[in-house]
Amino acid sequence: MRFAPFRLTARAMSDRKTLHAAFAAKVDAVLAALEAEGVLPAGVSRANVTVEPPRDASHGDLATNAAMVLAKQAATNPRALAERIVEHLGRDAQIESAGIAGPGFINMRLADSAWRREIGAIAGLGSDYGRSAMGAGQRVNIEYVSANPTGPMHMGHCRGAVVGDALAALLEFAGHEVVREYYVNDAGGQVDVLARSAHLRYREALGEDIGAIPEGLYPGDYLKPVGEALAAEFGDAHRDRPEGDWLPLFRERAVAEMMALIRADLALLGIHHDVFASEAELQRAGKPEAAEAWLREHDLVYDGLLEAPKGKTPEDWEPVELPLFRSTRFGDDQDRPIRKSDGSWTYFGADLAYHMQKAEGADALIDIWGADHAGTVKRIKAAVAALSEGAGGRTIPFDVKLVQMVQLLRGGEPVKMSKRAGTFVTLADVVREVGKDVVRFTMLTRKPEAQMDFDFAKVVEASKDNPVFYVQYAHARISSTLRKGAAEGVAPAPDALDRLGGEELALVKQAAQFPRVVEAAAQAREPHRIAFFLYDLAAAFHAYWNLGNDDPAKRFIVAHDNELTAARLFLAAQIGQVIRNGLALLGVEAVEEM
RNA sequence: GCGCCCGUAGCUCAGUCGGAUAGAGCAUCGGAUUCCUAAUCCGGGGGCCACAGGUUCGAAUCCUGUCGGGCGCACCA
Repeated sequence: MRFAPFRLTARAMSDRKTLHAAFAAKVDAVLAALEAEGVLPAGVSRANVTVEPPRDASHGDLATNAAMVLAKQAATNPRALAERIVEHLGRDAQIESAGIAGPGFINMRLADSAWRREIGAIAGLGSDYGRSAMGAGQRVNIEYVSANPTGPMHMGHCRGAVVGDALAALLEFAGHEVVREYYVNDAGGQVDVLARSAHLRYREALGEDIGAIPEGLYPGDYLKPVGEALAAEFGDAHRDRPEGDWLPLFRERAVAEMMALIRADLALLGIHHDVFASEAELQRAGKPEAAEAWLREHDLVYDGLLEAPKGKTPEDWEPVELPLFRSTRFGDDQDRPIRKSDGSWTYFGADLAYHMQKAEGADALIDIWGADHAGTVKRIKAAVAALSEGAGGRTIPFDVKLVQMVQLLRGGEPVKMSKRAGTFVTLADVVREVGKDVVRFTMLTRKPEAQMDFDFAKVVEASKDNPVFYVQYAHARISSTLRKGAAEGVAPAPDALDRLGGEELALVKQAAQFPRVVEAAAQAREPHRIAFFLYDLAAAFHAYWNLGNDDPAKRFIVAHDNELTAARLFLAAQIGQVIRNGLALLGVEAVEEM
């Protein structure tokens, strides 16, 4: 069952009461009362009733569509039903006013005391403010990055890495048990090429003049240290031996070195996986065979002729008989081979087994892939659907998030990259140039399925067009204000929160959205919503701050009024707390000063 | 040819399960600094939500088609 935050479900009611959930509960209680009075028919479905902030803040703090949704079932018109609901809501001391608007919306304005209480709630929960129990008991496996272990990370991998990592943190914060996983493709032809490239560098390290790197081998300098390490360890023992003698060994060593490189690159971004799953190990353990046997048993794999790709048949097309997975049964365009004609596993065959393995230890799976793999989504979804079907009806929710390409620009001009010449832009270069926080935040300021430009000239601009500085600046200002307050001998204190008025409470209203933004973002699996929330919160903070420019009485630190200063500093501290909590989900540092 | 993603202000993008007068930043024009950081704020102008149908109390949002951009389409990974 998918969980919809702030719908009036039993689930939402049982959650810890955030301010919004508490008021959703009040509305539900009113509807229950009306049902008892006979105004609403017994057992009416309230599933479509929402309680949420209206888009236009001038309408109030919360709005519900209850009257519009339920009018038909109550055999009345929306406005008449709304009047009955408003009548009940008006009796609640926490609701200052409730009114009917438009086609039957009910707008509520909450009492100031409710918002003041929320400031205390933030303080009480601290770094747990916004944490949700929504995913309690749910084990989610999220696989991201999974770059081939044939070289350092380049910018093409970056977006998926950041999105995956932020999503993992988000789901964890929303109560899920999260496993961060990296699938190491150390069994295909590419790692053989890597091993040969390493062998060449090994001969070079032994003093041989290897000349230009031949076509088909990896030319990058990053393999030189690998060759040197191999030379240091083995001397010339493997120099003149036939390939078959050294290939497995060199492959293993080179892959290990590449993974060390990749882990170091990921660490630069603050990314750490829990599990590195090796395709080679998976195969040694016989997992693909087991998957194949199971699938054959259920008539989901058969030996058949591989069809030509849809719409275009290559000149040299020859039909071959291969073990095929019936992915068409689950919506794919054609059945897909799990073994090659030499009997070895296709990428898909091994990947299928890998997903089976992941599904054993998780209630839900998420893959983050680059958009260039879009063509293979259907088959892997088909595979997981098949496993679900066979797993005794336990369906395994499975999302493949496609992350679109990032175009690198410098001052509006595309950055030229050539893999063959080895001139791709590495992730490490970019992080070194613009910093981790800029890379991470920028990658999260667009929904992942939209294409994106990354312009070096723009993202390092500390002033304009750059949300990360904007948000960090808000936090830095808060920190500096608290420092200044301390220097003047005033500590933040909640004793006189009743002296905070509408302008301060507007800030609280913004911050109080955080718990529901977390749940909505987690449910939609869209970490970018956190970034946009932080931007809005920072904007509200900066706006409030600038009131003090015109009117010194509106500054956080008010001369000769320690009571008010303490209350405002307390507010500032809690806004800072919410910003920190949000930035933590994005993996961006909340700086104390800039 | 087929599949997937995208199309919202001059530019880059948000837009909650279908909800009220579609929002922000940049750019542009006009303002604010003896002040806790102006790396900020306030205001003006700027929209056939690609186009055409459909679904309904209501559509940027859902459905169908068209156009435009991107990605992919063999036993590669």
